[in-house]
Formats: sequence, structure tokens, C-alpha cells
Amino acid sequence: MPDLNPSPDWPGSADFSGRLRPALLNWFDAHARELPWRLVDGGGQRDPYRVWVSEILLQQTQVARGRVYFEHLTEQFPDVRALAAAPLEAVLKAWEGCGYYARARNLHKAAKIMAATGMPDTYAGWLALPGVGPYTAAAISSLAYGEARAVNDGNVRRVLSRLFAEVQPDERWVQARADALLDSQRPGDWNEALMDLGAMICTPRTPHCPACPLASSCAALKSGDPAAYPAAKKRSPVKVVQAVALLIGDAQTAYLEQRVGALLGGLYGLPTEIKEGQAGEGALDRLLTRLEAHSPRLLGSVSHSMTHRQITLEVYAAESALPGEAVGKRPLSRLDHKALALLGGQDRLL
DNA sequence: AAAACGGGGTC
DNA sequence: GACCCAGTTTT
Repeated sequence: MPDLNPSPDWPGSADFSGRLRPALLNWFDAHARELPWRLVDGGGQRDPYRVWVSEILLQQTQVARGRVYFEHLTEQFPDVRALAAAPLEAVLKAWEGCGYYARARNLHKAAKIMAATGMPDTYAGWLALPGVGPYTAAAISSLAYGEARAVNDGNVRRVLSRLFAEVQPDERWVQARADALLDSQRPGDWNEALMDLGAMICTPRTPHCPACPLASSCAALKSGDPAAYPAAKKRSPVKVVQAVALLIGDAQTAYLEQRVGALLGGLYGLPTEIKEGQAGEGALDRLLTRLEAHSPRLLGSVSHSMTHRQITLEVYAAESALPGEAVGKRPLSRLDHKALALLGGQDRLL
């Protein structure tokens, strides 16, 4: 049979979408993950505040981990008013160990804006808040307000890349496909269905294709190697950093500085200087001068890996008139917890 | 368009 | 060790 006309069921056609949507939504209705931010009130509505907090937490953070912080944050700050009224430091303390601390700083900043001007109820309104980008605005507006906005996250990217066998999908391609596929009757459910599918079935390494409700439509599965989609993204090289830190006091009571800038900004830590050049001899001297300290003795060395840094920190004890403070009350990075642990103090976050 | 931004899970 | 995670902001 000559097939001169394009199939009425080509990927992207109305027929294709019409088959896909019920298949995925039916699967979702039966298998959706039960997550604390998915709870609804008597009217079947979600609390936008809890949806927002969860979405910020889940940026580049796995659900299992985000869940722990979500419980902690929403218990301590049950609504926008409570979050806005809290000191930033209290929010950072609740965020301690979760990483990407700009999220906590922006969460607090946005809470203050909302406490003053009210909470948005549209995609555009949410997008205007700090820390809320296209993904998060689409998620909140669809999940909490029923607005027809398609999310584009790592799950959606992977699922669509496989569904259409697009090895290197760019962001515009993913968003266009997600927009075209979105179920406008149940946009929030559709978005979560796609993400649940990506998290539970269409996983990065070894997708569970036999259990996938979209298997019969999946071009990557037809190709024989669905795990090959999408191609891995390029990674920037890890920077190797050597630094020196000074401990004035002990593991429980020490002199701390608040970090400024993008990296760990807002967190507290031991005074630190980066070693420059080959010898790196000046770092300790700069530290001693700056803190009016003397009699340094090496306590030891700790190393710490972050996504884009490999840090080795030499920790010295020294004497100074500067006051110590209770370390446990301040938000600290993992690196500083490791440095303090050199003294053998009980450090429960480790 | 690319880099910066944490920390942990997973294979 | 490589890759990934319900991304956003800055360069």
C-alpha cells in the first residue's frame, strides 16, 4: 500500500495527543505519588503557599530530600506572614544543608513582598517574584490555580526527548512540545503526571518501559535504546581551591563571620582566606592580621567537594580577643561543619 | 549562550 | 567518577 499522505497519527497530531492524554492521566490517577504539598483542603484546593515553598525547595533537589526540608519549613513557618516576619537567618538555619542558598534568600525576600502586596494568582504575577522562574511560575499557576501552563523541568525534558526521540532537545523545543501536549482541562494533574512518570518510570539510567503507559507511543523505545535519550549536558570543570581558616575558640563557641556574595551568602563560618599563587603563604598572615590573632597552630586539614569546586581547607587554632558565639545557633555550610569537627566537638549535622 | 550556584543520590 | 536532581540568576 503506497502511503502518500502523512499519517493522521504523526507525533504532534491531534490524534496522537488525544491518545496520550488519557493514557497518562489514567496512569497518574492510579499511581500518583503521595506528597505533603499535594494535600488539598475541603474544597479540593491546594494551599498556594505550600505549593510555592515546595517548588522552591525542589529546584535541583530530589523529592526525597526536599520533603524533609518541606516538613521542617512549613512547621516552623506555616504561612507567608510567618515567613515574612522571621529573620533571614532563621530561614537560612532551616535551609541549612539543603544547598543553593540563594533559594532561601529569595524565598524570604518574596515572602516580604507578598506580605506587603498580597499573593499573586497568575503565572505572570508569580514570575515577577524573586526566585520564581518559568518552571516555578508554571508549576504554581497550574497546580494551585488551574492555569493552563506547561512545566519544563528535568523530568519533562527526559520524557519528551524519549517520546519523540530527540537526542539533543533545546529548551525551546521542550517548551513547545510541552505546551502542545498539555491537557488544558487538567493542567496541574498533567504536569504532575509527566513529572511522576519521569521520576518513577522514565528514569535516567534504566527506564522501566514495560510499566510505561506511553510505551506504545514512544519513539525512543522503538529505536531500541531509550536510555540514550537525551544526551548528557556539558559540565563545567571543577575548580580546585586551597584556603586557610582560623578557629578562635572551640567547636561550640567560636568567632564566626557571615559570608557575603553568591557562594554560601548569608551563612556563617570560620574566618577564611583563599591561598593565591603557588606557595600560598600569605593567606595565614592575612588572616592573623585581620583578626589581630597570634600563636597559630595547625589543627588539621579538611576537604570538601561542591558541584563546581574542590576545596581543601587548612584549619588553624589561634588566640585573639575577638568574641566567640554559640556555633549551633548559626546556619553553617558543610565545609564549616567539617572544619569544626576537627576539634572533636559533637557536630550533629555530620 | 554560558557560568555560577550545594549537596546528596545513584549506578 | 559521571551524571542527575520539580531551576534561577548573573555574566
